[in-house]
Amino acid sequence: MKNGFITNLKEIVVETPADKIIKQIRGLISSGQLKAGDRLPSERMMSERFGVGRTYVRDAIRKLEFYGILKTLPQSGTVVSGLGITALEGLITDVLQLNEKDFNSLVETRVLLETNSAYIAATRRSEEALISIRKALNAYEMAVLDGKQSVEEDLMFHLKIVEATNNSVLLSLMMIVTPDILSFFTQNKVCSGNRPLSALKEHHEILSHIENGDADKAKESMRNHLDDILNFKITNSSSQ
Amino acid sequence: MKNGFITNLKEIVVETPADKIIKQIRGLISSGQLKAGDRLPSERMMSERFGVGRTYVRDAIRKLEFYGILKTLPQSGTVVSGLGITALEGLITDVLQLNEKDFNSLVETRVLLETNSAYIAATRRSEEALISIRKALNAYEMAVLDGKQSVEEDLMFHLKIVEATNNSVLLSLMMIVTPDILSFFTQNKVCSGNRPLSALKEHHEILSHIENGDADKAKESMRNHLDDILNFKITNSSSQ
DNA sequence: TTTCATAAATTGGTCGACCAGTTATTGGAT
DNA sequence: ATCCAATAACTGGTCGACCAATTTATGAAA
Repeated sequence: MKNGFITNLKEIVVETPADKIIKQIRGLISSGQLKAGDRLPSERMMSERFGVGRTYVRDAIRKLEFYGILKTLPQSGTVVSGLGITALEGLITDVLQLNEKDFNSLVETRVLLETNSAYIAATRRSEEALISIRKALNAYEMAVLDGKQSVEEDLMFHLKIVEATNNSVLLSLMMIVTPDILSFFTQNKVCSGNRPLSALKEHHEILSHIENGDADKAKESMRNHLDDILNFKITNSSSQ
Repeated sequence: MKNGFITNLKEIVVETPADKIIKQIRGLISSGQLKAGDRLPSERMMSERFGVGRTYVRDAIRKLEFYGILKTLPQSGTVVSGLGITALEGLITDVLQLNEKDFNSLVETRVLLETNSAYIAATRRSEEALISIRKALNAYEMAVLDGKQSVEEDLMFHLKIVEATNNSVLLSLMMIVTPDILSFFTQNKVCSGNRPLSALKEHHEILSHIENGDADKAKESMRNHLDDILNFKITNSSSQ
Protein backbone atom coordinates (compact mmCIF):
# COMPACT_ATOMS: atom_id res chain seq x y z
CA MET A 1 0.00 0.00 0.00
CA LYS A 2 1.10 3.56 -0.57
CA ASN A 3 2.92 5.34 2.23
CA GLY A 4 3.10 2.08 4.09
CA PHE A 5 6.55 2.82 5.40
CA ILE A 6 5.34 5.91 7.16
CA THR A 7 3.83 3.67 9.79
CA ASN A 8 7.33 2.71 10.79
CA LEU A 9 8.49 6.27 10.99
CA LYS A 10 6.00 8.24 13.00
CA GLU A 11 6.91 6.44 16.18
CA ILE A 12 9.63 9.01 16.60
CA VAL A 13 7.44 10.85 19.03
CA VAL A 14 9.04 13.88 20.58
CA GLU A 15 9.38 12.91 24.18
CA THR A 16 7.16 15.29 26.07
CA PRO A 17 8.60 16.74 29.30
CA ALA A 18 5.89 14.96 31.29
CA ASP A 19 7.05 11.62 29.96
CA LYS A 20 10.63 12.41 30.88
CA ILE A 21 9.53 13.15 34.41
CA ILE A 22 7.56 9.93 34.52
CA LYS A 23 10.73 8.08 33.63
CA GLN A 24 12.58 9.90 36.38
CA ILE A 25 9.96 9.04 38.97
CA ARG A 26 9.83 5.47 37.74
CA GLY A 27 13.58 5.39 38.12
CA LEU A 28 13.37 6.62 41.69
CA ILE A 29 10.84 3.96 42.48
CA SER A 30 12.55 1.05 40.81
CA SER A 31 15.95 2.01 42.19
CA GLY A 32 14.50 1.70 45.65
CA GLN A 33 14.89 5.36 46.55
CA LEU A 34 11.12 5.50 46.71
CA LYS A 35 9.24 2.62 48.29
CA ALA A 36 5.53 2.03 48.61
CA GLY A 37 4.00 4.46 51.07
CA ASP A 38 6.84 6.94 50.75
CA ARG A 39 6.13 10.57 50.13
CA LEU A 40 7.41 12.03 46.90
CA PRO A 41 9.42 15.24 46.94
CA SER A 42 7.15 18.25 46.68
CA GLU A 43 6.03 19.37 43.25
CA ARG A 44 8.02 22.56 43.56
CA MET A 45 11.18 20.71 44.47
CA MET A 46 10.84 18.34 41.56
CA SER A 47 10.07 21.09 39.08
CA GLU A 48 13.20 22.91 40.16
CA ARG A 49 15.26 19.73 40.24
CA PHE A 50 14.13 18.72 36.75
CA GLY A 51 14.38 22.23 35.42
CA VAL A 52 10.81 22.43 34.14
CA GLY A 53 7.63 24.12 35.18
CA ARG A 54 5.48 22.70 37.92
CA THR A 55 2.71 22.06 35.41
CA TYR A 56 4.71 19.27 33.82
CA VAL A 57 5.37 17.69 37.16
CA ARG A 58 1.67 17.80 37.95
CA ASP A 59 0.82 16.28 34.58
CA ALA A 60 3.22 13.45 35.18
CA ILE A 61 1.77 12.82 38.62
CA ARG A 62 -1.74 12.82 37.18
CA LYS A 63 -0.84 10.16 34.67
CA LEU A 64 0.90 7.96 37.21
CA GLU A 65 -2.08 8.49 39.49
CA PHE A 66 -4.40 7.29 36.78
CA TYR A 67 -2.42 4.09 36.49
CA GLY A 68 -2.64 3.63 40.23
CA ILE A 69 1.05 4.14 40.89
CA LEU A 70 0.71 7.32 42.90
CA LYS A 71 -1.89 8.79 45.20
CA THR A 72 -2.23 12.51 45.82
CA LEU A 73 -3.22 13.79 49.24
CA PRO A 74 -4.46 17.38 48.89
CA GLN A 75 -2.43 19.98 50.68
CA SER A 76 -0.26 17.26 52.10
CA GLY A 77 1.82 15.40 49.57
CA THR A 78 1.95 12.65 47.00
CA VAL A 79 2.69 9.06 48.00
CA VAL A 80 3.60 5.87 46.20
CA SER A 81 0.45 3.77 46.36
CA GLY A 82 1.38 0.99 43.99
CA LEU A 83 2.78 -1.91 45.90
CA GLY A 84 4.61 -4.06 43.40
CA ILE A 85 5.69 -1.44 40.98
CA THR A 86 9.23 -2.66 40.75
CA ALA A 87 8.21 -5.63 38.70
CA LEU A 88 6.34 -3.46 36.24
CA GLU A 89 9.48 -1.64 35.19
CA GLY A 90 9.51 -1.16 31.48
CA LEU A 91 5.86 -1.88 30.98
CA ILE A 92 4.65 1.56 31.92
CA THR A 93 6.20 2.87 28.76
CA ASP A 94 4.10 0.56 26.66
CA VAL A 95 0.94 1.70 28.30
CA LEU A 96 1.85 5.30 27.69
CA GLN A 97 2.12 4.62 24.00
CA LEU A 98 -1.35 3.16 23.84
CA ASN A 99 -1.79 5.39 20.79
CA GLU A 100 -0.36 2.85 18.43
CA LYS A 101 -3.18 0.42 18.92
CA ASP A 102 -2.94 -1.52 15.75
CA PHE A 103 -6.21 -2.53 14.28
CA ASN A 104 -5.66 -6.24 14.46
CA SER A 105 -5.22 -6.14 18.20
CA LEU A 106 -8.23 -3.93 18.48
CA VAL A 107 -10.55 -6.25 16.64
CA GLU A 108 -9.20 -9.34 18.34
CA THR A 109 -9.74 -7.75 21.71
CA ARG A 110 -13.23 -6.67 20.83
CA VAL A 111 -14.16 -10.17 19.76
CA LEU A 112 -12.71 -11.54 22.95
CA LEU A 113 -14.59 -9.12 25.15
CA GLU A 114 -17.88 -9.47 23.34
CA THR A 115 -18.06 -13.22 22.95
CA ASN A 116 -17.35 -13.66 26.64
CA SER A 117 -19.83 -10.94 27.48
CA ALA A 118 -22.52 -12.76 25.53
CA TYR A 119 -21.70 -15.89 27.50
CA ILE A 120 -21.87 -14.15 30.86
CA ALA A 121 -24.96 -12.18 29.90
CA ALA A 122 -26.76 -15.41 29.10
CA THR A 123 -25.98 -16.88 32.49
CA ARG A 124 -26.65 -13.71 34.43
CA ARG A 125 -29.55 -12.20 32.51
CA SER A 126 -32.09 -10.09 34.35
CA GLU A 127 -35.45 -9.01 33.00
CA GLU A 128 -34.31 -5.43 33.21
CA ALA A 129 -31.20 -6.12 31.14
CA LEU A 130 -33.18 -8.08 28.57
CA ILE A 131 -35.61 -5.22 28.11
CA SER A 132 -32.70 -2.89 27.58
CA ILE A 133 -31.22 -5.16 24.92
CA ARG A 134 -34.55 -5.61 23.16
CA LYS A 135 -35.02 -1.87 23.06
CA ALA A 136 -31.63 -1.41 21.45
CA LEU A 137 -32.36 -4.15 18.94
CA ASN A 138 -35.65 -2.48 18.01
CA ALA A 139 -33.89 0.81 17.39
CA TYR A 140 -31.38 -0.99 15.18
CA GLU A 141 -34.14 -2.80 13.29
CA MET A 142 -35.94 0.47 12.64
CA ALA A 143 -32.82 2.08 11.29
CA VAL A 144 -31.98 -0.88 9.05
CA LEU A 145 -35.47 -1.21 7.60
CA ASP A 146 -35.51 2.51 6.91
CA GLY A 147 -32.21 2.10 5.12
CA LYS A 148 -30.55 4.65 7.35
CA GLN A 149 -27.04 4.59 8.71
CA SER A 150 -27.23 2.19 11.60
CA VAL A 151 -23.71 2.00 12.95
CA GLU A 152 -24.56 3.68 16.22
CA GLU A 153 -27.62 1.54 16.82
CA ASP A 154 -25.62 -1.55 15.96
CA LEU A 155 -22.97 -0.71 18.47
CA MET A 156 -25.56 0.18 21.07
CA PHE A 157 -26.98 -3.33 20.87
CA HIS A 158 -23.54 -4.76 21.50
CA LEU A 159 -22.89 -2.43 24.40
CA LYS A 160 -26.17 -3.34 26.02
CA ILE A 161 -25.11 -6.96 26.01
CA VAL A 162 -21.87 -6.08 27.73
CA GLU A 163 -23.89 -4.03 30.18
CA ALA A 164 -26.05 -7.08 30.84
CA THR A 165 -23.04 -8.88 32.30
CA ASN A 166 -23.44 -6.58 35.28
CA ASN A 167 -19.66 -6.30 35.24
CA SER A 168 -18.63 -2.67 35.48
CA VAL A 169 -14.98 -3.28 34.69
CA LEU A 170 -15.82 -5.21 31.56
CA LEU A 171 -18.08 -2.39 30.44
CA SER A 172 -15.35 0.14 31.12
CA LEU A 173 -12.81 -1.76 29.06
CA MET A 174 -15.29 -2.05 26.23
CA MET A 175 -15.84 1.70 26.43
CA ILE A 176 -12.15 2.29 26.09
CA VAL A 177 -11.93 0.15 22.99
CA THR A 178 -15.13 1.39 21.41
CA PRO A 179 -14.18 4.81 20.00
CA ASP A 180 -11.53 3.30 17.78
CA ILE A 181 -13.85 0.58 16.59
CA LEU A 182 -16.42 3.19 15.67
CA SER A 183 -13.86 5.30 13.93
CA PHE A 184 -12.75 2.42 11.76
CA PHE A 185 -16.26 1.40 10.83
CA THR A 186 -17.40 4.76 9.61
CA GLN A 187 -14.16 5.33 7.77
CA ASN A 188 -14.35 2.07 5.93
CA LYS A 189 -18.10 1.80 5.52
CA VAL A 190 -18.15 -1.85 6.40
CA CYS A 191 -21.87 -1.82 6.87
CA SER A 192 -22.76 -0.98 3.31
CA GLY A 193 -24.64 -3.28 0.93
CA ASN A 194 -27.07 -5.77 2.35
CA ARG A 195 -24.88 -6.63 5.33
CA PRO A 196 -27.21 -4.90 7.82
CA LEU A 197 -30.01 -7.30 6.97
CA SER A 198 -28.02 -10.41 7.79
CA ALA A 199 -26.55 -8.66 10.81
CA LEU A 200 -30.08 -7.96 12.00
CA LYS A 201 -30.93 -11.62 11.76
CA GLU A 202 -27.82 -12.52 13.73
CA HIS A 203 -28.67 -9.99 16.38
CA HIS A 204 -32.05 -11.62 16.88
CA GLU A 205 -30.37 -14.99 17.14
CA ILE A 206 -27.94 -13.77 19.78
CA LEU A 207 -30.70 -12.19 21.80
CA SER A 208 -32.84 -15.33 21.75
CA HIS A 209 -29.91 -17.41 23.02
CA ILE A 210 -29.38 -14.95 25.84
CA GLU A 211 -33.10 -14.99 26.62
CA ASN A 212 -33.00 -18.78 26.77
CA GLY A 213 -29.97 -18.67 29.02
CA ASP A 214 -27.98 -20.79 26.60
CA ALA A 215 -24.53 -19.36 27.29
CA ASP A 216 -22.58 -21.52 24.87
CA LYS A 217 -24.87 -20.81 21.96
CA ALA A 218 -24.93 -17.12 22.79
CA LYS A 219 -21.16 -17.02 22.72
CA GLU A 220 -20.99 -19.00 19.52
CA SER A 221 -23.54 -16.88 17.72
CA MET A 222 -21.73 -13.74 18.83
CA ARG A 223 -18.49 -15.13 17.51
CA ASN A 224 -20.05 -15.96 14.17
CA HIS A 225 -21.54 -12.52 14.02
CA LEU A 226 -18.20 -10.86 14.63
CA ASP A 227 -16.30 -13.19 12.36
CA ASP A 228 -17.38 -11.09 9.43
CA ILE A 229 -15.30 -8.29 10.80
CA LEU A 230 -12.36 -10.58 11.43
CA ASN A 231 -12.51 -11.79 7.86
CA PHE A 232 -12.68 -8.25 6.64
CA LYS A 233 -9.57 -7.48 8.61
CA ILE A 234 -7.63 -10.44 7.26
CA THR A 235 -8.47 -9.79 3.62
CA ASN A 236 -7.56 -6.13 3.84
CA SER A 237 -4.41 -6.09 5.90
CA SER A 238 -1.44 -7.53 4.13
CA SER A 239 1.09 -6.52 6.75
CA GLN A 240 2.28 -8.53 9.75
CA MET B 1 -14.75 -6.26 59.97
CA LYS B 2 -14.00 -3.04 61.77
CA ASN B 3 -14.79 0.17 60.00
CA GLY B 4 -16.50 -1.84 57.33
CA PHE B 5 -19.26 0.67 56.89
CA ILE B 6 -16.81 3.36 55.97
CA THR B 7 -16.45 1.72 52.59
CA ASN B 8 -20.06 2.55 51.89
CA LEU B 9 -19.68 6.13 52.94
CA LYS B 10 -16.68 7.53 51.21
CA GLU B 11 -18.28 7.24 47.80
CA ILE B 12 -19.89 10.58 48.49
CA VAL B 13 -17.18 12.20 46.47
CA VAL B 14 -17.42 15.94 46.12
CA GLU B 15 -17.98 16.49 42.46
CA THR B 16 -14.80 18.10 41.26
CA PRO B 17 -15.14 21.05 38.86
CA ALA B 18 -13.44 19.01 36.15
CA ASP B 19 -16.17 16.37 36.35
CA LYS B 20 -18.86 19.02 36.09
CA ILE B 21 -17.23 20.30 32.95
CA ILE B 22 -17.04 16.80 31.57
CA LYS B 23 -20.77 16.50 32.02
CA GLN B 24 -21.27 19.80 30.25
CA ILE B 25 -19.16 18.72 27.31
CA ARG B 26 -20.93 15.39 27.19
CA GLY B 27 -24.18 17.30 27.11
CA LEU B 28 -22.99 19.38 24.19
CA ILE B 29 -22.01 16.25 22.30
CA SER B 30 -25.12 14.21 23.00
CA SER B 31 -27.44 17.12 22.31
CA GLY B 32 -25.98 17.30 18.86
CA GLN B 33 -24.44 20.73 19.30
CA LEU B 34 -21.09 19.02 18.88
CA LYS B 35 -20.73 16.33 16.27
CA ALA B 36 -17.77 14.15 15.42
CA GLY B 37 -14.97 16.16 13.89
CA ASP B 38 -16.29 19.43 15.26
CA ARG B 39 -13.99 21.79 17.04
CA LEU B 40 -14.73 22.49 20.66
CA PRO B 41 -14.99 26.07 21.88
CA SER B 42 -11.60 27.34 22.95
CA GLU B 43 -10.40 26.60 26.45
CA ARG B 44 -10.60 30.25 27.35
CA MET B 45 -14.16 30.55 26.15
CA MET B 46 -15.26 27.50 28.09
CA SER B 47 -13.50 28.55 31.26
CA GLU B 48 -15.27 31.88 31.10
CA ARG B 49 -18.58 30.31 30.16
CA PHE B 50 -18.40 27.79 33.00
CA GLY B 51 -17.04 30.31 35.44
CA VAL B 52 -13.95 28.37 36.42
CA GLY B 53 -10.25 28.58 35.73
CA ARG B 54 -8.81 27.30 32.49
CA THR B 55 -6.91 24.64 34.41
CA TYR B 56 -10.11 22.76 35.14
CA VAL B 57 -11.16 22.90 31.53
CA ARG B 58 -7.79 21.50 30.52
CA ASP B 59 -8.08 18.72 33.08
CA ALA B 60 -11.50 17.77 31.77
CA ILE B 61 -10.20 17.71 28.21
CA ARG B 62 -7.26 15.54 29.25
CA LYS B 63 -9.56 12.98 30.78
CA LEU B 64 -11.90 12.86 27.81
CA GLU B 65 -8.84 12.63 25.60
CA PHE B 66 -7.64 9.61 27.50
CA TYR B 67 -10.93 7.89 26.89
CA GLY B 68 -10.62 8.64 23.22
CA ILE B 69 -13.55 11.03 23.05
CA LEU B 70 -11.53 14.12 22.23
CA LYS B 71 -8.34 14.85 20.35
CA THR B 72 -6.19 17.89 21.00
CA LEU B 73 -4.37 19.58 18.15
CA PRO B 74 -1.60 21.77 19.60
CA GLN B 75 -1.95 25.47 18.93
CA SER B 76 -5.01 24.77 16.89
CA GLY B 77 -7.96 23.40 18.81
CA THR B 78 -9.65 20.38 20.29
CA VAL B 79 -11.93 18.18 18.21
CA VAL B 80 -14.43 15.43 18.87
CA SER B 81 -12.68 12.29 17.70
CA GLY B 82 -15.27 9.69 18.56
CA LEU B 83 -17.75 9.29 15.77
CA GLY B 84 -20.84 7.69 17.24
CA ILE B 85 -20.68 9.21 20.65
CA THR B 86 -24.33 10.15 20.59
CA ALA B 87 -25.32 6.57 21.19
CA LEU B 88 -23.02 6.32 24.15
CA GLU B 89 -24.91 8.88 26.18
CA GLY B 90 -25.11 7.85 29.78
CA LEU B 91 -22.34 5.33 29.54
CA ILE B 92 -19.50 7.79 29.80
CA THR B 93 -20.53 8.47 33.34
CA ASP B 94 -19.88 4.88 34.25
CA VAL B 95 -16.45 5.00 32.77
CA LEU B 96 -15.59 8.12 34.71
CA GLN B 97 -16.61 6.51 37.92
CA LEU B 98 -14.38 3.56 37.31
CA ASN B 99 -13.23 4.21 40.88
CA GLU B 100 -16.02 2.08 42.27
CA LYS B 101 -14.72 -0.97 40.50
CA ASP B 102 -16.18 -3.62 42.64
CA PHE B 103 -13.85 -6.44 43.25
CA ASN B 104 -16.03 -9.13 41.75
CA SER B 105 -16.05 -7.46 38.37
CA LEU B 106 -12.34 -6.94 38.64
CA VAL B 107 -11.53 -10.56 39.26
CA GLU B 108 -13.99 -11.83 36.70
CA THR B 109 -12.47 -9.55 34.09
CA ARG B 110 -8.97 -10.58 34.98
CA VAL B 111 -9.83 -14.25 34.61
CA LEU B 112 -11.45 -13.52 31.28
CA LEU B 113 -8.48 -11.60 29.94
CA GLU B 114 -5.90 -14.04 31.19
CA THR B 115 -7.50 -17.31 30.17
CA ASN B 116 -7.99 -15.99 26.67
CA SER B 117 -4.46 -14.61 26.64
CA ALA B 118 -3.10 -18.02 27.52
CA TYR B 119 -5.08 -19.48 24.64
CA ILE B 120 -3.82 -16.92 22.15
CA ALA B 121 -0.28 -17.07 23.47
CA ALA B 122 -0.23 -20.82 22.87
CA THR B 123 -1.29 -20.40 19.26
CA ARG B 124 0.93 -17.44 18.57
CA ARG B 125 3.98 -18.23 20.61
CA SER B 126 7.38 -17.00 19.43
CA GLU B 127 10.72 -18.14 20.77
CA GLU B 128 11.36 -14.63 22.00
CA ALA B 129 8.13 -14.53 23.96
CA LEU B 130 8.74 -17.98 25.45
CA ILE B 131 12.16 -16.93 26.69
CA SER B 132 10.60 -13.91 28.30
CA ILE B 133 8.01 -16.05 30.08
CA ARG B 134 10.59 -18.58 31.22
CA LYS B 135 12.72 -15.80 32.63
CA ALA B 136 9.78 -14.47 34.61
CA LEU B 137 8.95 -17.95 35.85
CA ASN B 138 12.52 -18.42 37.02
CA ALA B 139 12.41 -15.20 38.98
CA TYR B 140 9.17 -16.31 40.59
CA GLU B 141 10.62 -19.71 41.41
CA MET B 142 13.66 -18.14 43.04
CA ALA B 143 11.50 -15.92 45.20
CA VAL B 144 9.20 -18.73 46.24
CA LEU B 145 12.00 -21.13 47.13
CA ASP B 146 13.67 -18.38 49.14
CA GLY B 147 10.42 -17.89 50.98
CA LYS B 148 10.32 -14.24 49.99
CA GLN B 149 7.30 -12.19 49.03
CA SER B 150 6.62 -13.20 45.47
CA VAL B 151 3.55 -11.22 44.48
CA GLU B 152 5.43 -9.08 42.03
CA GLU B 153 7.17 -11.98 40.37
CA ASP B 154 3.89 -13.87 40.22
CA LEU B 155 2.17 -11.04 38.45
CA MET B 156 5.12 -10.56 36.13
CA PHE B 157 4.73 -14.11 34.89
CA HIS B 158 1.09 -13.47 34.11
CA LEU B 159 1.85 -10.21 32.35
CA LYS B 160 4.48 -11.85 30.20
CA ILE B 161 1.89 -14.32 28.99
CA VAL B 162 -0.43 -11.51 28.01
CA GLU B 163 2.53 -9.87 26.30
CA ALA B 164 3.11 -13.09 24.37
CA THR B 165 -0.24 -12.65 22.65
CA ASN B 166 1.44 -9.88 20.70
CA ASN B 167 -1.78 -7.95 21.18
CA SER B 168 -1.02 -4.45 22.38
CA VAL B 169 -4.59 -3.58 23.24
CA LEU B 170 -5.01 -6.67 25.36
CA LEU B 171 -1.83 -5.82 27.22
CA SER B 172 -3.01 -2.28 27.78
CA LEU B 173 -6.31 -3.40 29.22
CA MET B 174 -4.52 -5.81 31.48
CA MET B 175 -2.28 -2.99 32.64
CA ILE B 176 -5.31 -0.93 33.51
CA VAL B 177 -6.76 -3.69 35.61
CA THR B 178 -3.50 -4.72 37.22
CA PRO B 179 -2.88 -2.01 39.84
CA ASP B 180 -6.11 -2.82 41.62
CA ILE B 181 -5.39 -6.50 41.54
CA LEU B 182 -1.99 -5.87 43.06
CA SER B 183 -3.39 -3.57 45.69
CA PHE B 184 -5.94 -6.16 46.74
CA PHE B 185 -3.45 -8.98 46.93
CA THR B 186 -0.97 -7.23 49.17
CA GLN B 187 -3.72 -5.88 51.36
CA ASN B 188 -5.24 -9.27 51.91
CA LYS B 189 -2.11 -11.38 51.85
CA VAL B 190 -3.72 -14.02 49.69
CA CYS B 191 -0.40 -15.58 48.93
CA SER B 192 0.44 -16.64 52.43
CA GLY B 193 0.80 -20.23 53.57
CA ASN B 194 2.00 -22.84 51.12
CA ARG B 195 -0.07 -21.46 48.25
CA PRO B 196 3.00 -20.24 46.35
CA LEU B 197 4.32 -23.78 46.01
CA SER B 198 1.20 -25.09 44.31
CA ALA B 199 0.98 -21.91 42.29
CA LEU B 200 4.52 -22.50 41.11
CA LYS B 201 3.59 -25.96 39.93
CA GLU B 202 0.61 -24.56 38.08
CA HIS B 203 2.76 -21.91 36.46
CA HIS B 204 5.05 -24.59 35.07
CA GLU B 205 2.06 -26.45 33.77
CA ILE B 206 0.70 -23.40 32.00
CA LEU B 207 4.06 -22.64 30.44
CA SER B 208 4.50 -26.16 29.15
CA HIS B 209 1.09 -26.08 27.47
CA ILE B 210 1.98 -22.80 25.82
CA GLU B 211 5.32 -24.24 24.73
CA ASN B 212 3.53 -27.21 23.21
CA GLY B 213 1.11 -24.94 21.44
CA ASP B 214 -1.84 -26.63 23.09
CA ALA B 215 -4.16 -23.65 23.31
CA ASP B 216 -7.12 -25.40 24.94
CA LYS B 217 -5.04 -26.93 27.67
CA ALA B 218 -3.22 -23.65 28.26
CA LYS B 219 -6.51 -21.88 28.69
CA GLU B 220 -7.87 -24.58 30.97
CA SER B 221 -4.81 -24.68 33.18
CA MET B 222 -4.86 -20.91 33.45
CA ARG B 223 -8.50 -21.04 34.46
CA ASN B 224 -7.79 -23.65 37.12
CA HIS B 225 -4.92 -21.57 38.36
CA LEU B 226 -7.06 -18.47 38.71
CA ASP B 227 -10.01 -20.33 40.15
CA ASP B 228 -8.34 -20.18 43.54
CA ILE B 229 -8.75 -16.44 43.47
CA LEU B 230 -12.34 -16.72 42.38
CA ASN B 231 -13.09 -19.05 45.24
CA PHE B 232 -11.37 -16.73 47.63
CA LYS B 233 -13.57 -13.94 46.38
CA ILE B 234 -16.80 -15.87 46.84
CA THR B 235 -16.01 -17.03 50.34
CA ASN B 236 -14.94 -13.62 51.52
CA SER B 237 -17.45 -11.26 49.98
CA SER B 238 -20.78 -11.39 51.73
CA SER B 239 -22.06 -8.16 50.27
CA GLN B 240 -24.15 -7.66 47.12
C1' DT C 1 11.04 18.33 81.18
C1' DT C 2 6.58 18.06 79.25
C1' DT C 3 2.43 20.05 77.06
C1' DC C 4 -0.08 22.46 74.07
C1' DA C 5 -1.64 26.68 71.81
C1' DT C 6 0.25 29.69 68.41
C1' DA C 7 2.93 30.89 64.52
C1' DA C 8 5.83 29.93 60.65
C1' DA C 9 6.94 27.09 56.74
C1' DT C 10 5.45 23.86 53.36
C1' DT C 11 2.06 21.45 50.63
C1' DG C 12 -1.09 20.71 46.61
C1' DG C 13 -4.95 23.65 44.34
C1' DT C 14 -6.07 27.40 41.40
C1' DC C 15 -5.57 31.15 38.58
C1' DG C 16 -4.30 34.73 35.16
C1' DA C 17 -0.49 36.24 32.18
C1' DC C 18 2.73 35.45 28.73
C1' DC C 19 4.73 32.37 24.76
C1' DA C 20 5.00 30.31 20.28
C1' DG C 21 2.56 28.39 16.86
C1' DT C 22 -1.96 28.39 13.81
C1' DT C 23 -5.70 30.43 11.51
C1' DA C 24 -8.48 34.21 9.89
C1' DT C 25 -8.45 38.90 8.15
C1' DT C 26 -7.02 42.48 5.47
C1' DG C 27 -5.58 45.30 1.81
C1' DG C 28 -2.79 46.26 -1.94
C1' DA C 29 -0.91 44.46 -6.46
C1' DT C 30 -2.37 42.25 -10.52
C1' DA D 1 -12.72 40.73 -9.31
C1' DT D 2 -8.79 37.73 -7.89
C1' DC D 3 -4.81 36.45 -5.64
C1' DC D 4 -1.52 36.35 -2.17
C1' DA D 5 1.58 38.27 1.25
C1' DA D 6 1.48 40.80 5.58
C1' DT D 7 -0.76 41.09 9.77
C1' DA D 8 -4.01 40.73 13.31
C1' DA D 9 -6.62 37.55 16.20
C1' DC D 10 -6.87 33.37 18.37
C1' DT D 11 -5.25 28.68 19.87
C1' DG D 12 -3.23 25.43 23.17
C1' DG D 13 1.37 25.29 25.93
C1' DT D 14 3.86 26.90 29.80
C1' DC D 15 4.96 29.34 33.67
C1' DG D 16 5.23 31.78 38.18
C1' DA D 17 2.30 33.82 41.79
C1' DC D 18 -1.23 33.55 45.04
C1' DC D 19 -4.69 30.64 48.05
C1' DA D 20 -6.25 27.67 51.68
C1' DA D 21 -5.20 23.63 54.12
C1' DT D 22 -1.71 20.90 56.38
C1' DT D 23 2.36 20.03 58.72
C1' DT D 24 6.19 21.38 61.41
C1' DA D 25 8.60 24.58 64.51
C1' DT D 26 8.37 27.52 68.45
C1' DG D 27 8.15 28.94 73.10
C1' DA D 28 5.67 30.06 77.12
C1' DA D 29 3.04 27.81 80.84
C1' DA D 30 2.72 23.95 83.94
